[in-house]
Amino acid sequence: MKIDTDPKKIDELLSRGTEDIIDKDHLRNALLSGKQLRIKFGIDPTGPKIHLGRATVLFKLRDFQKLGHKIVLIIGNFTALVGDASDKDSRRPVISQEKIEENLKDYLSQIGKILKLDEIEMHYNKEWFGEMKLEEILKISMDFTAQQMIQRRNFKERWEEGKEIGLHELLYPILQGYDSVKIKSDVELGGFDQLFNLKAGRDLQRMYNQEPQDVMTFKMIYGLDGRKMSTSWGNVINILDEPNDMFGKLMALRDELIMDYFTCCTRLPMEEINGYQKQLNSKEVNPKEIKKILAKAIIENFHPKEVAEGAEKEWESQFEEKELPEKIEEIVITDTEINILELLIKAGLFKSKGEARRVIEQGGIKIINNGNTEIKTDWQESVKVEKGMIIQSGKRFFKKII
RNA sequence: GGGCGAAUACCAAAGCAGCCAACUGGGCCUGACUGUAAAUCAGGUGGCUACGGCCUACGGGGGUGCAAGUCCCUCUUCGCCCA
Repeated sequence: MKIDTDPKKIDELLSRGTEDIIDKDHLRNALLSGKQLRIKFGIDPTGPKIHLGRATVLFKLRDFQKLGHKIVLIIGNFTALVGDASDKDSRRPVISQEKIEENLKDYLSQIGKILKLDEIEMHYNKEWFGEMKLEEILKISMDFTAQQMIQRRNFKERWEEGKEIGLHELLYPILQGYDSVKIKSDVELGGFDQLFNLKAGRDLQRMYNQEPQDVMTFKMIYGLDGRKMSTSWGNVINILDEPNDMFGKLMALRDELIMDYFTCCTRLPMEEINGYQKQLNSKEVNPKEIKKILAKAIIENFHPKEVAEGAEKEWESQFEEKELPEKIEEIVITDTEINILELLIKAGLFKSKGEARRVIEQGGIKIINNGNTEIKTDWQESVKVEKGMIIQSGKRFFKKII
């Protein structure tokens, strides 16, 4: 494959959404040289769902791939036994091999949305760690000191708080670094919290008389509400989310984050993005319009253009023109007349009558029938059930009776 | 191995015998205002109910007492300290 050495593209590759690059000049020259570089990316097959925050690295990998470089994926089926502490403040449970396989399959189907899988080289690091001799392990550990490891923020905090740190956990950065030696990587990418591990790779490569890899880390993007993106917070956009859902979530994004998302999660030209920034600053444009462009651009990472446009139309009709959503979940109710609380429960909108009752009292329940909308306020009332009737709870939940 | 302390709803965290379905904050839900943004404001946040109440809940089990998150015993888990 031919290597693209267009300096403009290379400079963008180096600057867009990146946090730290070591050693930047070296990497730039390497990219310009026309040599195919080996780009290492390690995954720890633990969490199956990839969200946009994790995807920023993948977009960058795609950039490398587009220039013709080789992505080398390391599946940490051995290191998973250790558990990286970079993003944790406590020990991680050990996962079974079967679970790892399962997660991996899931993982690949997701990154396949962004990367060309057939051009990727893959390794399991058990290939080399599985048969490594203790002697070798000692040898690679020698260049590191306990102090160095303890210096790491997460270890340090745990140390100071008196929380336990497994001895094996200290080995993690070294193991990750050794992967770089085995696959002779030229560049390794990782999250902003990975810097230490990535640098360990450089040290080890030197030890094995290899040229140290360059290292690239990324800006963290925040979740929809401005907090750290985390599945347990529910503020994530998963790359497998339905386009309509994704569009809606992106429209609810905090304004301050628009630019970060443009930069890190789309590949619209930077000139275009800077134009949006100006428009936002000038206050002449409703930020909503800019967000629509953003939402479409992000969806196009994963779906054809028409799908993204469809999602936009759907959103506009539902939320700007207050039309009903195109797809409403349908339910069957056999009663002809039924107490409203029972109806709401049968429709699956609420788990308990008390909850349903509260929302009714607060004016959150609407019944739409033949174009007439009625807000229900009396929870003792009975309703005549008619086909085609739509029940709306709050702003977002709809059910249609058939 | 020895000593000490903690465990409360989705999370954090009050309560230390009756006024406790349990303060407060976050989250979440509803409404107002909006750009389904943020911020703000108001309300809500165990279940059932004939709307009078009833039932289930404060790590598990047992006890004292008219009455127990609240006291006692025991078990489990977690944390701290000493060896």
